[in-house]
Amino acid sequence: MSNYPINDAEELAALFKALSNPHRLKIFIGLARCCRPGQACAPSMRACVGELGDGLGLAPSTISHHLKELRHAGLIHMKRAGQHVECWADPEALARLSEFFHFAGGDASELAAFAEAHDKTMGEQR
Amino acid sequence: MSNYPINDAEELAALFKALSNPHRLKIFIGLARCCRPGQACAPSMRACVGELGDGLGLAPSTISHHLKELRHAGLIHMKRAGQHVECWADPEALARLSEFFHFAGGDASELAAFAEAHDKTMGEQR
DNA sequence: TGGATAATTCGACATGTTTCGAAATATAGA
DNA sequence: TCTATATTTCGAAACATGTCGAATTATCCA
Repeated sequence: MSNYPINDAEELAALFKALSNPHRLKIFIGLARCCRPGQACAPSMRACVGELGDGLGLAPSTISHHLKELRHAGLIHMKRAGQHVECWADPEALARLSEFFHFAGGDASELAAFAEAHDKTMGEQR
Repeated sequence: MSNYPINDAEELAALFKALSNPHRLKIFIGLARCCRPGQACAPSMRACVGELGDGLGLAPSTISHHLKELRHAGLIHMKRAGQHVECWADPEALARLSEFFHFAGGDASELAAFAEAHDKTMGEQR
């Protein structure tokens, strides 16, 4: 985290904005599930627009709108396959996001313990 | 990514929403910079509201509003210290976000190469 | 070619967000 | 207590977002 280039903030915020809607996030998680080394987002694993809408209770036009947002953010890709349109997560975008938070991983629990101990003695604002 | 509990989507989306505004993201990055094992968010490292506004060109009331959003999302903590209010990033929230994207890290480049090769031959939608 | 299915675009509406300035509150220090 | 400084709350204005249904476009298959 300490060396992350701060001028990327605008671009990064756009990624977060795309994931800030619960419906869009669910769509993205659904796509990202099959997008990993080994399964490798093979065409057979990709979801089409209609499938992504199932269980979300949204109109097709709304799903389409959300997919467009995810695509413009560079989080997913789409390609026509006959009557359907295949969707899959962009592994590079996933990697970028992973990298951003990487610095906070690992020993963060140590830090959390410190902060908690501090708050107990000092009293935290509500 | 494959085993991430999808019912957390609402909660997770709220975290992303808090980071989806460039100004808020910059504030958060500024705070997260000092929030890591070793430096450990010591009180002397924490920023106050006024400092966070410097360089952002926003009215104090706007900074205050953004900090409230970050606090409600659980991304930062605030505590009054005399005339000032100290702010620091929540290391647990950082860890949660890190964990979410962890599954995409590592061999994602392999996957990216696969996707690119596929798009070149099949033609991707614009 | 014509009908069926899948997806997108468009227009509209309700709701939410970002921002400010003014007023209110909190704290330190003379 | 009074004043200066820091921060928050409030109200308002401009703008963006999420959603739908209707109309349009794309593709397959008979």
